[in-house]
Amino acid sequence: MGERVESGAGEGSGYRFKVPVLDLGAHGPGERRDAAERRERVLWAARELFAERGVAAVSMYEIGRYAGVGQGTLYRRYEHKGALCSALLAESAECFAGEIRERARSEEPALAQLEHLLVRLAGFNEANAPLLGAIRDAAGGERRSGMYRNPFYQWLRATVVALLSRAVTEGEAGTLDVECIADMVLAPLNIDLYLYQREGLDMEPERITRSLRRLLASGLRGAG
Amino acid sequence: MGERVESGAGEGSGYRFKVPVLDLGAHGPGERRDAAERRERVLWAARELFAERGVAAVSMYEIGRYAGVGQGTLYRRYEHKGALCSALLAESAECFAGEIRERARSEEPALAQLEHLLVRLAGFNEANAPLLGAIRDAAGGERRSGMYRNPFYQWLRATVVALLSRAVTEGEAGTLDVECIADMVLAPLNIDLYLYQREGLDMEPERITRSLRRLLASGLRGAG
DNA sequence: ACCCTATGCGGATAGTTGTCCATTTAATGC
DNA sequence: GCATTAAATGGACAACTATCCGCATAGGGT
Repeated sequence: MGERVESGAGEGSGYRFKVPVLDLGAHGPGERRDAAERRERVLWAARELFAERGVAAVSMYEIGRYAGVGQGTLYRRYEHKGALCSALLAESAECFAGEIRERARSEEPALAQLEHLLVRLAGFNEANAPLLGAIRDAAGGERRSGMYRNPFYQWLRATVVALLSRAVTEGEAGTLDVECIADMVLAPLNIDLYLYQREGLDMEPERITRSLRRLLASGLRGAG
Repeated sequence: MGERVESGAGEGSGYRFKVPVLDLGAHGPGERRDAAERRERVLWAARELFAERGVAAVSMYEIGRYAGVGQGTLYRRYEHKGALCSALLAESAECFAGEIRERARSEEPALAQLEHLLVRLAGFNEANAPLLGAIRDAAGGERRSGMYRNPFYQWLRATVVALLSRAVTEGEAGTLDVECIADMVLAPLNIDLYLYQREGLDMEPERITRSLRRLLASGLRGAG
């Protein structure tokens, strides 16, 4: 009883034992049983409190207390609030990645796939804005690059690089510095700008994705 | 003696009395004399400490103490560290804006001017990275949109909108949702991404601006 | 069953941000 | 000069993040 299971969705939250294709600190498989249990408790407490009062209004201290876990324990698992939020996002991210990867197997041209990826990414922003916002907030000062070094962005970036490269070799796109352009293709959907356009400027998601597609399709000069 | 001067560069730091074309909280002209003096002391202390130890390593508390000013006073002037940094940046920003405005008077085509603006903006990032970083860091949580609502970004955005509009009416560009696209044109040069590309990926500024120009000129499809 | 140790625990604590408010002070009108 | 008052002051304080470290314990080895 109580054996550590390496795969297969157990009871609980259901995402702990997924294959770590894209690992955001969801769990470590070599974890002591009590530690794993506490990790669950922390994630559960966070979900609970976030749902009740919104991500921004909940402090790490509260999460710890609500989970019945000391500060030390809390911070050992999740270096900061952003890391905890990344863990909570892992399931959605995994799912998003899965969908994109699925599509990658089709014969569809690379640029069409890229377009699709971006539209889906806007949807991901839309669906996970509060968590994404908190992750961004935690990535300041010493952790400036945290936002870009995290596994999700890295995967996103790598995927875009791959699609762009394919587009170039298949003659769909002109020559491009794909490494550099990949970031620029993703930049307009960074969560800060996205939220500003959505909430500050009252733009619809469709408007945002339409403009981005237009821009990427033919730049500023091209025909509208 | 001690009259409040409204224009003309006085002795001191030299930027206090510039016309507030673009006002970032550099000063208020109807300010009590002692208050103005303390404001100077705070800015001086900040410059001093930032120069000595780097922006990120200096706390508001320290700045207050170094300036010989209480917390209340400090925070009355500058709501948070980001606001203080904006004030320190005011001179450079004013100068940047002046240069761009100057150029705007020429006959040069709108898109060429936009291109120039972006190259100069990369230079601005380069020259003011630490302050810009701190400003960004302060714009989280409640203040999420602070980065975009601040006068500098608003001016930048308005300028790009104007240039794009002109490009469209003069037939240089196809039809565009200029309001939406303006943000997207600026997004690739946001300070977080810029620093990640510069420091994390070791890209040269020229590489960044070249890619951005290429992207804006003809999107992904166009010939390299 | 017992021991040993790597691992985990949690509360105390230091450092920081931002607010509050009783007190002080500059400027204005007389 | 002097009174009045709106503005400004500074330090106490509450909330939060993140680290540290002495103590507890799970789980493998014997």
